[in-house]
Amino acid sequence: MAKLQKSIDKRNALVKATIELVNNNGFHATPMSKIAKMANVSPATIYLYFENKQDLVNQTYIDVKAEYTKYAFKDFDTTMSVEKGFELIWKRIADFKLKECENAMFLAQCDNTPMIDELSRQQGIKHLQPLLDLWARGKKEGIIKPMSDYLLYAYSINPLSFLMITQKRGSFQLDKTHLEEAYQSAWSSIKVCK
Amino acid sequence: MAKLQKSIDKRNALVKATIELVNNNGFHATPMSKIAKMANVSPATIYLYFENKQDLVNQTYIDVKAEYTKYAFKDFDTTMSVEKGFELIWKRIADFKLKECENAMFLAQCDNTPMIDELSRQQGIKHLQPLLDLWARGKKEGIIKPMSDYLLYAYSINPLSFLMITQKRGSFQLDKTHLEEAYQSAWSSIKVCK
Amino acid sequence: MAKLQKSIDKRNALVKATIELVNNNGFHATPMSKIAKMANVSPATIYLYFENKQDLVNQTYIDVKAEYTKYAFKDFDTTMSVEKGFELIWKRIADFKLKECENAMFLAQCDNTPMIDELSRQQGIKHLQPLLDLWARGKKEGIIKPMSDYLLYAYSINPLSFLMITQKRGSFQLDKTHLEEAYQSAWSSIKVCK
Amino acid sequence: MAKLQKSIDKRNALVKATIELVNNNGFHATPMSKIAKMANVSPATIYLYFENKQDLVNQTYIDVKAEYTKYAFKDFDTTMSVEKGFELIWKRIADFKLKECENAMFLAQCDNTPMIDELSRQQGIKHLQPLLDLWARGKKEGIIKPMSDYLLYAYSINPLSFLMITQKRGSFQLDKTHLEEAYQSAWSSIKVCK
DNA sequence: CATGAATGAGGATTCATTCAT
DNA sequence: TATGAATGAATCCTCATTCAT
Repeated sequence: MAKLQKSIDKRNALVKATIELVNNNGFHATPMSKIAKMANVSPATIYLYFENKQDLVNQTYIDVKAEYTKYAFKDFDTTMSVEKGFELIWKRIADFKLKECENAMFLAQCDNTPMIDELSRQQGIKHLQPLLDLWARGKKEGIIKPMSDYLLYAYSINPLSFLMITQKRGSFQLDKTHLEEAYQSAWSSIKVCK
Repeated sequence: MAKLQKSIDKRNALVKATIELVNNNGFHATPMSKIAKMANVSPATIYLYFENKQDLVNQTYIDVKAEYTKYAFKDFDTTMSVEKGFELIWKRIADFKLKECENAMFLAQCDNTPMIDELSRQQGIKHLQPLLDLWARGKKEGIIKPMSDYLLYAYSINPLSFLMITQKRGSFQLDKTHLEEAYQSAWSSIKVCK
Repeated sequence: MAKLQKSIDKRNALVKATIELVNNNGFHATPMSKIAKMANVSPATIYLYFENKQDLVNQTYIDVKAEYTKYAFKDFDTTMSVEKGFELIWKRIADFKLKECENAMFLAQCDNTPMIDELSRQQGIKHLQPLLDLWARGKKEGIIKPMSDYLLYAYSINPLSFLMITQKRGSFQLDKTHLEEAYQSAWSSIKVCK
Repeated sequence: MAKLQKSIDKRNALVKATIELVNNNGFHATPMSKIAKMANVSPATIYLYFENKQDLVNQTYIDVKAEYTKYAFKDFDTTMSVEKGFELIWKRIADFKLKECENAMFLAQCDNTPMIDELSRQQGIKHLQPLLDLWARGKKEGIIKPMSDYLLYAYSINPLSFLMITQKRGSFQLDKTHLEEAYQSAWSSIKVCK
C-alpha cells in the first residue's frame, strides 16, 4: 500500500517536473536528466514509469487534459439550461486557465506544436463531449448559432488560451471586470442574436 | 548586383527551409544541417548570414511577422469607416492564415512556445499598430466595445489561428460559408450591441 | 529436499536461458534482466546463484563443456582398440554437435571469443583427457600419426564445429552419408597411411 | 588529392582500431569512444565514415575478408594442376592466418558470433569462388573426393583457424614441421586415396 | 563568399548490480 | 531465499559550431 503510493507519488513528481520544464524550455530543450533531477529520482527511474521521452510527454498531456476537463465540468449537470450551463462551464475553464496556469500553458504548447503523438491528441479531445452535447442542444433550441463546433470553440473557448498566455507574459492582467467582458464576448459570439 | 541577389536568394532559401522544418518538427528537432541541406547550402554558410541558430529563428520570425502585417494592411487606409476597415483587415488576415498556411503555422508555433527571444517577440508585435489605431477610433466613435485591445484581439483575430491549425490537421475544412460566419462572430464579439 | 531441488531447477533454468540468449545475441548483448525473465526469476535472484554476469557465463561454459565430454565418452572404455575407440568417440561428438545444437553453438562462441575467463577455459579443456590418452596409445601402436595433439584435434574433431555452424545457418544439411564421409575424412587425416 | 588520402587514412585507422579492440574485448565491449581514441579522431568523426557501430563492423569484416582472399589467391592461376593449385592456396591461407594474425582472429570471431549482419556475411563468402572452382575441377579429374564443398572446407581449410587461435593463446607454437604435417593432413583428407 | 570535414559537448537510453522488504 | 524497484555509470549517437582551404 505504502509502496504503491510511493510509486504514484514518483510518477506525479515526474509529470509535474515535465510540465514545468517543458513550459520554460520546450520539449526538446528539456533533458530527461533535468526532469529526473527536479523529480528527485535517477534518470533511469523515469524508464520504470514511461517507455521513453515521447511517452512521458504524451502521458503528461493526457493527464493534464483529463484534469482540465474534469475541472471544467465539475458542477455542470445536463439538466441546466443551455445558457446557464455554458456560463458555468466557461467560467470554470477560465478559472482553470488562470489559476492552473502551468497546466494551461502546457496544453497550449502541446496544441500548437508537433510535440504530441496524433493518437494522444485524439485521446485528449474526447473529454470535451459534454460541451459539444450542450451545444447540440442549444442549436436545437435555437439558442446557439447553427455553426460548426470548431467555430463555436474557436470563438468562445479558445480566446481564453490567448489571454492566459499574454497574462503569463506579463503584458496584461486579467481582472474580474475583464473576465466578465470576456464572457460577454464569448457568449455574444455564439448565441443567436434576437 | 547579381552577386547581391544571389546572397538574398540564399538568405531567403534558409528562412524558408527554417519555416518548413520547424513547422514539421519543432525548433529543437530541426538540425542546422537539415536546414542547410534543404536550402542547398553548406552548414557553414548559414553562419555567414546568421549569428547562430537562435538568431536564425528570431530573424525568421520577424520576417514572417512583417510579411503577415504587410499582407494584412495591404488595401487598408485610415480614411475608411471603422466597420469597413475592420472587415477589410480581418478578411486579409483570414486570407493569409489560410493561404499562407506555412507562414501562419510558424507564427502560431512561435507565439505559443519559448522558442523566440522576448526581444524579437516585442519587435514582431509593433507592426499591428494600424489595427490598434482603428480600434481606438472605433471606441471613440462608440462602435467598438471599450475593452482592452488584448480582449479585442483575443476574440476577433486570434480565433483564426485556432481555425487554421485545425484545418491544417485535417479535422475540419474552412469554406466560404464558414468564413462569413466566422467574420460575423468576430465582429459581433467586439462591436457595441445596439 | 524439495527446496534443494527447486534451487537446482532455478540454477539450471538460468544456465539454459543464458545459453539460448547468448547464442542469439552474444554475451554483451544479453542483459541480465532478459536472462532473468526467460528463467522466470527476478534479476536479483541471479545474484544468489552467481557472483556476477561473468561468473554466470563462466559457470555456464564449464557446465556445458562437462556435459559435452560426458556425452562424448559415454560408451567408451579404455580396453577398446584405438580405431574402434576413436570411431565411437568421434560419432558421439558428432551426435552431440548436431543434436545438442544449442549447447554446441554456445561452446563454439566461447571458444572463438574473449568472452570466457582464461581460468574457466583451462578447466573446460581438462575433460578431454581420455581422447588424448587414446591418441597417445595410438601413436605408440603406430596407428595414429605422431603429431601434436593440437593438430590431431584440429583435423579430426574441430571440423565438426564448422559443419555444425554452417548447418545451423541453414546453408547446408548434414545427413547420414555426409556424416560417414566426414568420419572417413577425419580418420584419414590422423591415421598412419599404410 | 591530399585531402582524399587523409580521408582514406582515417577510415583505415578506424578499421584497424576496430579489429584490434574487437579482438581483445568483443564487439559489444568495445565502445566507439575507444575506437575513436585509438584512431586519433573524435567519436563524432566515426559517423562521417560509417553509419553506425554495426555498419562499422560490417564494413570492417568485408574489408578484412577481401584482404584475406586477395592474399590467398595472389600467385594462383587457373592453369595450375589441381594439386599444385591447392597447395599454393593452402599455404598462402596458412601464411595469412599466422602472419596476419589480428586479421584472422577478427574473421574467426565474426564467423562464430551473431556479430555480423547476414548480408555482410554473404558478401564475404563470395570471394572464395576460385577455390570452389578448383575443387570442382579436381572432382571432375578424380583427384578430389566427390564431397560437398562444405566438407572439403571443413577438413582442409578450417582447421587452420583452430590452429591459429590455439597459437594465439600461446598453448602451442606452429613451426615449419607442423605446418608441413598440417598440409599433409589437409590434403590427405580431401584427395582421393589411390 | 562558400565549403565540407571535424569535433566537443550533451542527450536519450540501457544495464549490471544493490537494497529494502 | 526471493523480489522488484531503484540507480549510477556507461554507451551510442547527434548537433551546433568552427576552421582550413
